[in-house]
Amino acid sequence: MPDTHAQLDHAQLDHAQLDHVQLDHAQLDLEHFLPYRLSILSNRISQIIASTYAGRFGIGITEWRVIAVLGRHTGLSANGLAERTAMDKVAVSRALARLLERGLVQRDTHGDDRRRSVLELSEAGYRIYDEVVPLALARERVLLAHFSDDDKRQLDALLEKLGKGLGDLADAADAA
Amino acid sequence: MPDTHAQLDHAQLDHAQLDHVQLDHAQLDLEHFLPYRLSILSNRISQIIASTYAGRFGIGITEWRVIAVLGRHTGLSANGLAERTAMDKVAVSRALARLLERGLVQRDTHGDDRRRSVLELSEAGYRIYDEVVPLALARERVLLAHFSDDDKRQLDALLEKLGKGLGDLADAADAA
DNA sequence: CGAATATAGTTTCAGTTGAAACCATTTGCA
DNA sequence: TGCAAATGGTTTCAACTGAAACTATATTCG
Repeated sequence: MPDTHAQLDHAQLDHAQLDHVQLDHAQLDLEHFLPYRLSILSNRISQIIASTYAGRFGIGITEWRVIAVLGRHTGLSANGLAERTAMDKVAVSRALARLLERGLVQRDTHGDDRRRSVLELSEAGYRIYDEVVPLALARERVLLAHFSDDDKRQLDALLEKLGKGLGDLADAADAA
Repeated sequence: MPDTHAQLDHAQLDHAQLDHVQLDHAQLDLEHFLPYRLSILSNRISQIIASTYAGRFGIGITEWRVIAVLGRHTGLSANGLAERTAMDKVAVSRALARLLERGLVQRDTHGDDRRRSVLELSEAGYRIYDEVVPLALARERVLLAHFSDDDKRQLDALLEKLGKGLGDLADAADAA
């Protein structure tokens, strides 16, 4: 099987001032290393999307995630939020503190279990949600503007597959 | 054209306890929102890859990136590193400080321009590089274990295309 | 030439983050 | 019942981060 690494993206060697290869050492080109590529791409995208609501609405990525999830799944607990936002509970707790202070989220205590909170967007929270969602979707549409339906299906499938690989990876890492 | 958003990944609705849809509000499912999916995926992968060298070698992601690039392109300046690692110059400066202190990197001053540094891995630096690179590549291989050559080509092409879309996105964001 | 501007890189400061400790409540079970 | 362990959530502390200020050198151009 050909080297997986070498397969990915030889395209952007264009600008490389030909560095002499160090034959006596291991070899890895960061620009062709999938985890690195993904990281750069994803961070840049998040960055730009975040700028959509950061300035105008004064909310950061974590707050936005909480709002987005609460707009869709109302009545969740902080823990439920943590699961659905892929944030840890500390981050959720802090995002909630900010949102509560600004009156964008309403918190009640669960009747049967008084440790648990029951969270809901306030009127003001929904107003932001209803404004940000179309903007976010519009940005996603721009990002995918040149994607055919087939491209989108492929992308979906490949990301799904990467998710699977991630599971294997986690196992491999645990083992080591 | 069908909604781009709805197209991506309906697969993981499996576990959803059917929340009642809020018909009077905007709608976005974070789990199907590409920027979010990418971010989660990428962060988890980075996390795991980082654990490969964090514990064993006591280096973080930023240091690793610097080592990786210096192992390949020797004699770069700090600025050159910043470009090739997609880190800002502050982050590079700090990573270098740690690496210099640990004797993993050697720094000289450029003859013609004494502001500029000329950076190189030390012997010890190369030893780490030579140990980490195969590990990192092995992890990448696990991640892509179930990918056919065709899958890999597709992934490469799609990431490339996303990069293009990112350009559009940046323009759109600037305009707004 | 020499003052203004630009560039390479570091430091400072304030805000953010995650891990671990912590408090309150609930659950499991002897 | 009542005590140990588990769970939901917050706080603390130390490390990390980015923006802006800063130092030192180099370049531009009147």
